[in-house]
Amino acid sequence: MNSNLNTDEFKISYPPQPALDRIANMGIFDTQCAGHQILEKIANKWTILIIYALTQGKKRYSDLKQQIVGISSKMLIQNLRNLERTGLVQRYVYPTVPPRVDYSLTPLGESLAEPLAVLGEWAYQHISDVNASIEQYDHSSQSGDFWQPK
Amino acid sequence: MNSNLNTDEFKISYPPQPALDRIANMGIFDTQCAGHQILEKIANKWTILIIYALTQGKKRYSDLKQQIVGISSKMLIQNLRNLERTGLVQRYVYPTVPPRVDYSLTPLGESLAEPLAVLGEWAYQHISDVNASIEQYDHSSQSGDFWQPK
DNA sequence: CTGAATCCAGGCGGATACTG
DNA sequence: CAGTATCCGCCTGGATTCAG
Repeated sequence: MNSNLNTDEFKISYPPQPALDRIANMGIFDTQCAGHQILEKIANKWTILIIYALTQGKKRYSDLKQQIVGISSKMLIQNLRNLERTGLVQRYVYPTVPPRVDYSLTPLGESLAEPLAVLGEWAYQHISDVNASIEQYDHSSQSGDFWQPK
Repeated sequence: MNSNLNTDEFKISYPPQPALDRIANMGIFDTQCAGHQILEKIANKWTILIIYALTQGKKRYSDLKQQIVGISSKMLIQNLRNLERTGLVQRYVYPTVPPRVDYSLTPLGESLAEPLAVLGEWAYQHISDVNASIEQYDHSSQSGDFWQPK
C-alpha cells in the first residue's frame, strides 16, 4: 500500500499558494495607492456582471442590456465607458445604417475574468451559509453583547 | 475527514478548471437571485480591505481604523456590522472597564479571503496597464472621434 | 476605547424623453 | 439600435458631536 505519501503531496499540489502573504506586503490599505484605486473600480456590482457576460464572447449593447437583468441603459453605458477607459473592454463600432456596436473583453479583461468568476462561484456556494447567518443575526438582535461559541 | 479517501477524489475536488464555465450556468445575471445579492455585499471597497486586514489575525476596532487608511469610524463600524451579519466576521467583546472589542474572521470569512486576495493581487499586477489605458483613453478622446465625456 | 447620532454634500441609479 | 440629457429620490460616505 502506498498510502503513506498522501497528505504531503496534497499540500504541495493543492495550493494556490496563499496570495494573502503577498497581499500583506502591499500598501493596499492606503486609499491613495494605485492598487487600491483599481480595486475600487473593479469591485463594483455592475462591472462584475458585465465582465461575466463578456466572457461568453463579444456582445451588442442590446444583448448586454437584455442579459443583465435590472440594469438601466444609463448604468450600462456608464460602466461600459468606465471599463473601456480602464482597458478591460473593447468597443467596436460598425458604420452601418442601423448602428451596431460590439463590446468584448481585452486580454487584460480576460485576465481578470477568472478571479472574478472564482468570486462569483464563492457567492453561489455559500448562499445557504450567509442566509443562515443573517437570519440568526436578525433574530438575536440584542443579545450579541458577548461572544457565543459555534 | 474520512480515511478511505483516494487520490482520485482529491484530484477532482481541486479543479484548475475555469470557473467561468460554471458561472455561465448560474443565474447570476438576475439582480434578484441570492447569489447576486451576496456578490453585491462582498464586492465592496471597504469589505475587501477589512477582510484583508483580518487575515492577519484578530484585531481591535482601533487597530483596524488605524490600518485601513482613510476609513471613517462610521464606515468601519457599518461594514463590520454587515460582515458580522453575513457571517464572515466574528465579534468578541471583553467586559472590561475600558471597552475592548476584537474582530476576527469566521471559517466562512477565511474561505473568502483567498479569492479576494487573488483579486487584490491582480489589481497590483496591472496597475501600469490600467493607467496606460486610462491615459490613452483620455488623450484620444480629445482628437474628435465623436463624443467626448466631460 | 468603542461606538451611536446627526448633518450634509456628492454620487449612484432609476425613469423618462429625446436624437441620429 | 445605441445611446444622450435631465430630473430626482436615495444611499454612500465624511465630519462632527456625544455617550457608556
